[in-house]
Amino acid sequence: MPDLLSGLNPEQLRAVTLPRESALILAGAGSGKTRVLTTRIAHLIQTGQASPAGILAVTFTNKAAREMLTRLSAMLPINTRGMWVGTFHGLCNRLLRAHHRDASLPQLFQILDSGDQLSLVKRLAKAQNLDEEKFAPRQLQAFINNCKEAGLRANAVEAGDDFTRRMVAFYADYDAQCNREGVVDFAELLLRTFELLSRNLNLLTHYQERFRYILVDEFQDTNKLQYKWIRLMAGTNGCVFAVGDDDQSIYRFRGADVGNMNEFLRDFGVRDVVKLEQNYRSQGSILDAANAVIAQNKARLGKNLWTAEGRGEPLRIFAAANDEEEARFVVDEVKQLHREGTALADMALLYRSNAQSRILEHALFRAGIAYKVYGGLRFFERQEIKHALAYLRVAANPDDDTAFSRVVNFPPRGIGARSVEQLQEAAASGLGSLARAAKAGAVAGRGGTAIAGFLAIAERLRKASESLTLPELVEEMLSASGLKDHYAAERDGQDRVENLNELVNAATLFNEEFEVGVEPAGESQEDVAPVPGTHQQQVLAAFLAHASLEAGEHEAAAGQDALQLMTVHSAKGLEFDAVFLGGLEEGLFPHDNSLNEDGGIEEERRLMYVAITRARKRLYLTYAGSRMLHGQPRYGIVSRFVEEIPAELCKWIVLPEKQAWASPQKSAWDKPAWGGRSGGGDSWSSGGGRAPRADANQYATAPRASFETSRPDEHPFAIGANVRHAKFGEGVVINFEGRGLDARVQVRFRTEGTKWLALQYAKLTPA
DNA sequence: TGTACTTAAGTTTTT
DNA sequence: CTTAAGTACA
Repeated sequence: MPDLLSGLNPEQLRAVTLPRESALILAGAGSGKTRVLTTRIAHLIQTGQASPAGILAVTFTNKAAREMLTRLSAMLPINTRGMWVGTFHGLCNRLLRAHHRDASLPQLFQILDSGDQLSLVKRLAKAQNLDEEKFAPRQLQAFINNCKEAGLRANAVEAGDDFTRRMVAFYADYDAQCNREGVVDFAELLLRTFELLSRNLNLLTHYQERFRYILVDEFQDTNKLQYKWIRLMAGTNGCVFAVGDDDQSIYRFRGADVGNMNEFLRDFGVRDVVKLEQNYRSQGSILDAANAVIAQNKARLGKNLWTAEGRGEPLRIFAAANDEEEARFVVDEVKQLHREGTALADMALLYRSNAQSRILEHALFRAGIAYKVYGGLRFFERQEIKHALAYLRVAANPDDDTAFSRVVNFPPRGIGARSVEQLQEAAASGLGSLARAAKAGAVAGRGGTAIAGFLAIAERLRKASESLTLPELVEEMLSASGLKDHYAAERDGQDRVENLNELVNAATLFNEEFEVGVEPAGESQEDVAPVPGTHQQQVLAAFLAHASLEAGEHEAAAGQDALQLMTVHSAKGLEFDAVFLGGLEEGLFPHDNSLNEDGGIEEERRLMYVAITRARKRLYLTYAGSRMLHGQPRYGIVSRFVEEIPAELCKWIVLPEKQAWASPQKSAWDKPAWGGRSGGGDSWSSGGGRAPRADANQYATAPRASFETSRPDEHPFAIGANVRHAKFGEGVVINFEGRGLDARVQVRFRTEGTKWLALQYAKLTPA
């Protein structure tokens, strides 16, 4: 039997072999967190302290769950199939399916993803004639989710004013509607499970006795409800092994509460806090940079990463004139590294927001570099796929109004807004769902005939769902619904048709795995009461749940060596030899929207910390003087996070053709990069006539001090700088010309319009 | 009702 | 720049 414990450092060993009591593991980035977690599980099983069935392990992403299972089966000769390892949402789904009756849910309940939820909210708001100005659907959606994540039903929410009262009332209506339709949103999965267990003592005791060991990954990302959920599951006798890193808490926007770490220490009487501070991933300079940045945060539990490795290379910093140049630079460096032997898959391009990927993709495509984008438009979120899934959902559950209204007239079959309105009225006045209203003949005339046509399709699919295998059903749906024909006839519909075919493949794959029992959604043996619905219908329900919960972490084409593109958020937990972090501009990273929230900057800084610590050997930080946003150039200054990195860790990169004018006297930024703004043309960004660049390794480098004076952001009133004028108030610099005493800046004031001001006379102060 | 056109608005991050 | 929503017409 392999020795699980060999090779662990003393802290890791201590964590893995802790006695049966609750513990908190503060695991820094790259400190072997996943290894500790999986080894702990393996150790518990190997020493007979726990059986595989007695372990509950919770992660935040499906990827992390899979990773854990893979590593476990490599460590132990056990079948991991029956183990409860998954995301909060996945595990809750499993519990609710198994006990749907106790949870007052139909066995084939559907899961709404964020988009589905939003359209339901919109539909309801419209039906109630809510003023969209005052009650924006997104705001209502956020309100509902926040309430649920705090564990509050509508009747438990305290409303101090009329506005809130109205939202609470809407929340109640929303929940009622979900119940009528038999659908469940993400937050509901958790809340419903929590209520199920807290109301059903038998069930609770059953699971508490079963799961004697609970392990939680990324504990800093748990929200209030998830924490309550863990506490409930653990009971008084449970043993919770929580692993987390407060410095990597980056999901506050969706309710994550780092405070849970302190509550955990208190509530569980934790005596053992183990700090894992030795980093096995990054070389010295990278780690020093990360430490320096995160040290600026005040609210920390305190932890300092160190490495036994050498310093390695300095961080490379590149200031591009614009986003295109930034992309070109990145592509050239990637090429060079690739030539030198780094696999594409060992390199990553990270960015703050998904919108930044487009221009990178464009440059990569032109350069013929294989790349893979994670996140962004996910497979299961594409329009055509959502339509297809909606047909399947109608087949699984005719009362699913969201699905019904999505496809009742798609492809167009002559059912207009008026008819749908009539259906909604009929449904609201007692008939229940849209489908029931339709069957009852709520719409007469032409619309009624068309609706009958749709009902026929729905009924045909429902019948088919009883007997056909999943892929067969999908095929049948694609033709019966007319979706395939519709997109095939569309001008640019080829991609969509291909995606629909891809859906058949996905169904085939899912079906095979389900039959083998890999997919944990269909719980086995003791936990499942005999349920209605044929086997095929259960496969369908599992597939639909899968589509919602796993929005398509599409695996890269197998074996393909491809450059990795993703947001910093989705990079958490991953590591690469070389990392390019782009868009390091104020307003983008840290993002503007974070500035107003309290604690926002610290959260952004943690995000920066996560980004830096993804790199093993080489880290590039780039930013652009101007960037296209909403079709308009937007001028940026370097992110404060770059400034927080000690200069001696950095090497500034200057393109060869720029050396001539990158001197302290004459600024590279005096080039009319934004001159086109007032003139109307944009000759610069087209980049025509630019000489081919030398190889990446021939870049000249400038010591930071001398280069700094030539950066626009060193100018006190550089493009993009926020300024205050005694008379005109606050504004932003959008252009400037001249130098020294002659310098004039153009400022767009918040209230006074745009003005040219001579620096010598105008009383401008940085704001 | 459906299509074609114009206009407005939007993008932080995700289970 | 892209998408959603709004308007005019067949």
